[in-house]
This record gives sequence, C-alpha cells and structure tokens, in this order.
Amino acid sequence: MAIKLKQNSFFENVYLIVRDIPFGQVVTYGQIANLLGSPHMARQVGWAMNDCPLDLAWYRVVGARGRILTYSFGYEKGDCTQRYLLEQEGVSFIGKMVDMKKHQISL
DNA sequence: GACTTGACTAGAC
DNA sequence: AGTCTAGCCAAGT
Repeated sequence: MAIKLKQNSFFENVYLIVRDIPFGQVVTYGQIANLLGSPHMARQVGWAMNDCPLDLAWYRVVGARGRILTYSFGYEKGDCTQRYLLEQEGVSFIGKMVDMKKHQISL
C-alpha cells in the first residue's frame, strides 16, 4: 500500500494507514509502526487508536498475532464488536485470534 | 524538561 | 496455550 506520509503527528499518519486497509483485510500495530518508519512505535499506534475517529476502520487493526486487544483497553462491547465487524467482512477467526495467514496484509 | 501513560511486542517460564 | 517481564517511544502534565 502506497501511503503519503504527511508532516503531521504520528496519529495522523496512523489514521492515513488505517484508512487504507482494504476490505476484509487486517493489519497489526507493528506493521503500521513499520510503515511509519520504526517497528517500535506499535504502542503509539495503539494509543492513537484510542482517539480513533469513528470513520476509521479501527476494527481492522489487531495485535501482533491477530489477537484482539480492545478488551485490555476496557472496551465494553470490545472484542465482541470487533470480531463481529471483522466476520461481517469475511475475516475468519482461529479461537480468539484472526486468521492472519489469510487476512493479514503483506507489505 | 523530567515523569507518567499506554488498544504493543518479543521472549522467557 | 496462557501469563509475566522488560524494552520502546510520542504525547500530555
């Protein structure tokens, strides 16, 4: 995915990337961080998602192994909502985790 | 400018 | 397969 990184804060760049996630695909925080230039900023990515706009496909962003992390954040509907939305897009799950083999975006 | 806060991650147990 | 730990870095106070 070709993304134009602006001079904005990391948050803005994160949002740009998340917006570019295609239908039925998922991406890890680490991948986003990598696209931003450093593989160690996964945390900041997650933090950015904390303030994610509603138009963002935040549910397409999952943990390193496709694990749902929203529950840690105390999301009330949390993992249930995210999993439901992903399943609506045809994303298959293995236990509590997304089937990364099929749905993770290759860089 | 130092200190705290995370929707993270990889590795160890 | 689940839990714990240390390392990492931008933003907010």
